[in-house]
Amino acid sequence: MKTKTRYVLCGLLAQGPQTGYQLKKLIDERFKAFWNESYGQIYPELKSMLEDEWIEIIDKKNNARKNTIYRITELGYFELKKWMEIKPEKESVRLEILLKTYFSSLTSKKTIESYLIQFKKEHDEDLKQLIQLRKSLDLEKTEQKDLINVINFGIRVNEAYLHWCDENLTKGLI
Amino acid sequence: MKTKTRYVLCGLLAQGPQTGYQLKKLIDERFKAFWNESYGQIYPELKSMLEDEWIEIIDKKNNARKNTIYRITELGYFELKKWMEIKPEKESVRLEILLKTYFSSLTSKKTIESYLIQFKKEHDEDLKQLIQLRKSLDLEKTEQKDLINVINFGIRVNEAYLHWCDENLTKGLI
DNA sequence: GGGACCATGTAAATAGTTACATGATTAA
DNA sequence: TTAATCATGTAACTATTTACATGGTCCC
Repeated sequence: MKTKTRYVLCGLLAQGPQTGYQLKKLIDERFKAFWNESYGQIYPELKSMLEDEWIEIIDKKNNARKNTIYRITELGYFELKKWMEIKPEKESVRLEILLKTYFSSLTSKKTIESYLIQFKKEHDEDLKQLIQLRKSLDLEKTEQKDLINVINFGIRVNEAYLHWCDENLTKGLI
Repeated sequence: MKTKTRYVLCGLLAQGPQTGYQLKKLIDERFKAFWNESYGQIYPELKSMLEDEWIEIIDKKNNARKNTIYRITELGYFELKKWMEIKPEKESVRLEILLKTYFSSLTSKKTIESYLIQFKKEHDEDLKQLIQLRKSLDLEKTEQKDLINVINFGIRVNEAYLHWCDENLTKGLI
């Protein structure tokens, strides 16, 4: 088995050709609540996938931009499906804000409060974007069922974050 | 700034001396919903913290076990407090199950269902443990306020996971 | 005697972040 | 013209996992 990054990219390319930049955007928009990738992973991984012939380049000459559009190959598709049969590994999660909340006695109330407000702001934004994204989809189309599904996950998780923040900020005020 | 792992260990040691093994257990019990560390990080990090004199060893001779109990030093405490003033970095989250849910059309319904059932089982267990832990605490004691706080976070997040699973498993049945 | 858990550690491989570097296009 | 966004990539560093290795203790 290769890196998770490879399968994410592969899976997205299985839905249609994309540039590295577009792949990053898709991951941020759709998967933000449960996955993240940086360019420092994406570009080298695409290069390596190309070498292994999991993907190939479609050169769009009509486009003046320096963009490399990738398409999944038969092999890539085969490997992706193989990966789908392996049961998911234990998730990894790291929320530093929670650590600092736990150790809050080592600083001032005001400091922790400012962290919480920031955290809340970010996830408020994430939640809004997910709701917006869901709204833009045609709920009837079965092809979008899986996307709606993971959006719903993101909505639930962000809501949980926000409720926890509210509980905390209200209760914690001096 | 050093690794996050270092500050987690440091923060826990600020609450009292512990062995590496105990630290791992504390992280698993209390922080499971938002943090994880492996022995492969913990032991080398403790060694490095010792070299930097952020912690020191208390040799418990009365205990026949081969255990090394660490205590935080003044320097460690100072560095920990310094870290508390730095605003938390963006969280990182990776839930492979969500990826596979999104790419579910590449496998059978039964396969995805089995992954979801497994995921649900694990988080059902996590939720139960957190509720149990909260029950065992004295809600009146203000020292435990921060612990209750992060437990509440874990409960909310796990509940969100479970609700999403239920929604999915009910809806998704053939 | 055996299973569960306590307890520690390393080496090798892999994964992932961050900073740096570059430059085009689009729209106000 | 300038800011935002599109677009790609590398090098150095740092972090992390996994497998391996070992042995003690507690309790039934």
